[in-house]
Amino acid sequence: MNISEVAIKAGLSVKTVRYYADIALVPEAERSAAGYRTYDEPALKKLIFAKRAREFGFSISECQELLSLYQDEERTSANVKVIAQRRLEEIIQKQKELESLRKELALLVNSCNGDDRPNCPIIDYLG
Amino acid sequence: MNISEVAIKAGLSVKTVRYYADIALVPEAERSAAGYRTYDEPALKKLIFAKRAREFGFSISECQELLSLYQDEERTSANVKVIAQRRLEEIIQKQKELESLRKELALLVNSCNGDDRPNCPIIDYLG
DNA sequence: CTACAACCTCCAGTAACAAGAAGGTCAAGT
DNA sequence: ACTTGACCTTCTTGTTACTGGAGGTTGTAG
Repeated sequence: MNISEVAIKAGLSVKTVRYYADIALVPEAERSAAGYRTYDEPALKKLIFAKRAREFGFSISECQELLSLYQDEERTSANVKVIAQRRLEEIIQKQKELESLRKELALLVNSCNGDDRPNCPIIDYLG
Repeated sequence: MNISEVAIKAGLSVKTVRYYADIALVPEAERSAAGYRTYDEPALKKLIFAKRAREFGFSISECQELLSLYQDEERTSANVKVIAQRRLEEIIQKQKELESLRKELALLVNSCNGDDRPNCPIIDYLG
C-alpha cells in the first residue's frame, strides 16, 4: 500500500500519516526503490489503533504508551486500565465543567429578550 | 494600579494582562513616567469582563465582539444573544460528544480486569 | 548603598496538526 | 512521447491562548 491508500483506510490524512512517523508515534514506513513509503497490514493496524485512541481523546504520548502496550505480549491489563481510567476521569471532569457552564449560560440566554434594545442580562452578568 | 494589582483583582496572570493588550482585546494601558502600565477602574472592568467571558468558553474574538457590545450604548440585546446562543449550542454539542465517549470508554474500562494478565478488552477494541 | 521585588521588552515553546511553496521523481494512461 | 497526478523532501507559517525565560530597568525597604 502507498501512503494515500493507507491514509484512507486508517481515516487519516496523508499529512498526518507522515507526521505520526516523524514524531515516532508509529515506526517509519518501509520504502520502495523510488523512495515511496509502503505499508503492510501491521503498519495499517497501528495507524488505525492510533486513530481510534486519538478519537478517545488520548494525547499523543498516551497513544504512544497504548501502542507499546498493544505490541507488548507481556503487558498487563492493569497497566492499560490505569491509562484508560485516567482518561475516563478527565472526560467526567470535563462533563461536569460543561454542565455547569451550560446551566449558567442557558439561564442567561433564556432571560435575554433578544430584541433591539440595549438592555441585556448577559452583558450585565459579564460586566 | 500597577499591573500585578489589576491582575490579582481580575483573576488573571500578569502575563495574560499584557497579552490581552498585545492582541488588542483590551486597549493598551496608560504608562507612568518610567514606562510602567497603570490601570483605572474602567480598565479593570474590561479585564474582568474578558475573564468571565473566557470562562464561559468564548473565544478571544468572541470576547472582542462581546466587549465592544458591552461598551456600545447602542447595542441590541439580539446581537448579544446570537453570540451567546451559538456558544450554548457548542457546549451542548460538546456534551453530546463527551457523553458518547464516556459511555464507550466506561464500558471498556469496566470490562477490563485490570490484573497482571495481558488480555485486555481496551486494547482489543482499539486494535 | 545595596538588596530584592516588580516592572519592562522580546523571543521561544506548547498540542497536534494543516497548509503551502519550492523543486523534484515516478507511475499510468493516451 | 507526453501529460497528469501521486509521491518525495525540507522549510515556513498559522492555528489557540497563553506561559516561561533571558536580560535589562525601576521602585522600595533596610
